Amino acid sequence: MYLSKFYLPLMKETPAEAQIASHRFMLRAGMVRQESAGIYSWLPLGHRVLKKIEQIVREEQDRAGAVEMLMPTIQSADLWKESERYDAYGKEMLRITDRHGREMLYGPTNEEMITAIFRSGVRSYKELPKMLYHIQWKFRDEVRPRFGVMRGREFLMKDTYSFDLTADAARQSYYKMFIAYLRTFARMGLRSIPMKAETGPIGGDLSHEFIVLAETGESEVFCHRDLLRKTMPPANVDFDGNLESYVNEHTSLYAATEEMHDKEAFEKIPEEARVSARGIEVGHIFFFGTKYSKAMKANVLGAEGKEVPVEMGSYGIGVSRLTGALIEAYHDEQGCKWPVPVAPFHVGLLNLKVGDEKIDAACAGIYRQLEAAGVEVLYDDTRARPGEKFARMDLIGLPWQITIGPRGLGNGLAEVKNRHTGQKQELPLQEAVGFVTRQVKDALKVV
RNA sequence: CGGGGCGUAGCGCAGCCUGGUAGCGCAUCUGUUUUGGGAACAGAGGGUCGCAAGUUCGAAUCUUGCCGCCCCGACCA
Repeated sequence: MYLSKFYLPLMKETPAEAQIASHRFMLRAGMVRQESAGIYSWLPLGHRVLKKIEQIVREEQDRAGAVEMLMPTIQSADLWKESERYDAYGKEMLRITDRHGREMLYGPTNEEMITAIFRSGVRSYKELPKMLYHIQWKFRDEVRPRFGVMRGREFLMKDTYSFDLTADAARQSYYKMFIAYLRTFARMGLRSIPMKAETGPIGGDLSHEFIVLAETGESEVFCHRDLLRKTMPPANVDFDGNLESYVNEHTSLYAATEEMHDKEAFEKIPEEARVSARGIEVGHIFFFGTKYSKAMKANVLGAEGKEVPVEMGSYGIGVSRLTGALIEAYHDEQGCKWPVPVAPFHVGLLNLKVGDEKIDAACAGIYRQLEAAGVEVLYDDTRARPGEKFARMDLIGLPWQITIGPRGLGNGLAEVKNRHTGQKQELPLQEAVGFVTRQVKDALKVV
């Protein structure tokens, strides 16, 4: 992509309302634009990140055996009356009346709808288990939206719903998602820690929040240091095999959010291993049994010929929130520092003297080669001054920068900068292309 | 939903107390000189001062109502 053709409205100054790094940089780097409280337009740069995150989430859901579908944003109130949540939900639900006076709502979640979909299509236990997911915009009319996309009113969520015959079988579905989540966040460069969460009316141990540590996190969290060093389940996990060991690996040490914190248990950890920090919740998985299937009569015929309500679980990932969480985890004073798998572009190519025949030609050549190799390049072909080009590349935070200017090109050299480490090196043009291509490909490898 | 604050050019702000021609920095446009870390000089454009009503000869400024946004708290993915 040529920067001259892209739409990238940058801000030199920080808008007054942006309090935390991710909010500040998303506005300054032209990723989003606020339309009203907690509602954002996703400008091209932000949109690219959102799509990258979404795609990683999708791939790991598919790997775990979940099946993608799409439910509408607008729902009929009737469904919610069936589950008796219509009155219970309160003002967070945005209620709408259509031209015929029918009560509608902008979905804050989809348990009711998926339950209705499931019950209309499944009659027998032989069709179980099933896992369905969708990635869709939701709306919760938060009293106080804040922190940019980290806590908006409109937000993009991935929601998976599992259907099993027994609570035991549901445990396997839960484990599948548990592992998919560890992998999903790890692929984005995030170290997520599953923490025990409140289980609601069902009880049991099947409820975890996936937390990413960050100074600006919303909640206080406590965990054992070693959880930060656990290895991830590999891509070839047999999701239909025994998953317990993977789950145990990540749940045997102490980890809890403020609400579930057990001071005594925490203090049994050796002092130097205690981590007390702030965290961002990026995922939440839980088993809720027959809560909706009973209320909405989502039954299947069991082996004995008797109707039983299905056992359900739901598993969410805050896709739009992750964009913010990633910046909270990866930034410095100058701007964002995207991990390659979620970067809006892999490489920024800086032409320091547009109009100079040799430099233009060198840049065009590098651009073509990188693109041909499947590396995504944002080519700064504008006539801006070098200082400005450096500053804005740092702000938008592409992981690699290749700079071509009169100084280096005279000796046939390009400057390659790693945005994460700040390290710069001068390489002959061809080597620079090869080096960066290898680095990018390496970082994109799924293990 | 309780408490506090703010709406003046695209962004950041001053002016309001004490009513009288709407300002500054950045950004934008033109020209010249610059050219490896957000350039310099000269010039130019851009504002129903959130909306409405009121007080007044006269309102960005005073009064009332409304709307929007932000911060702290409670709540939440």
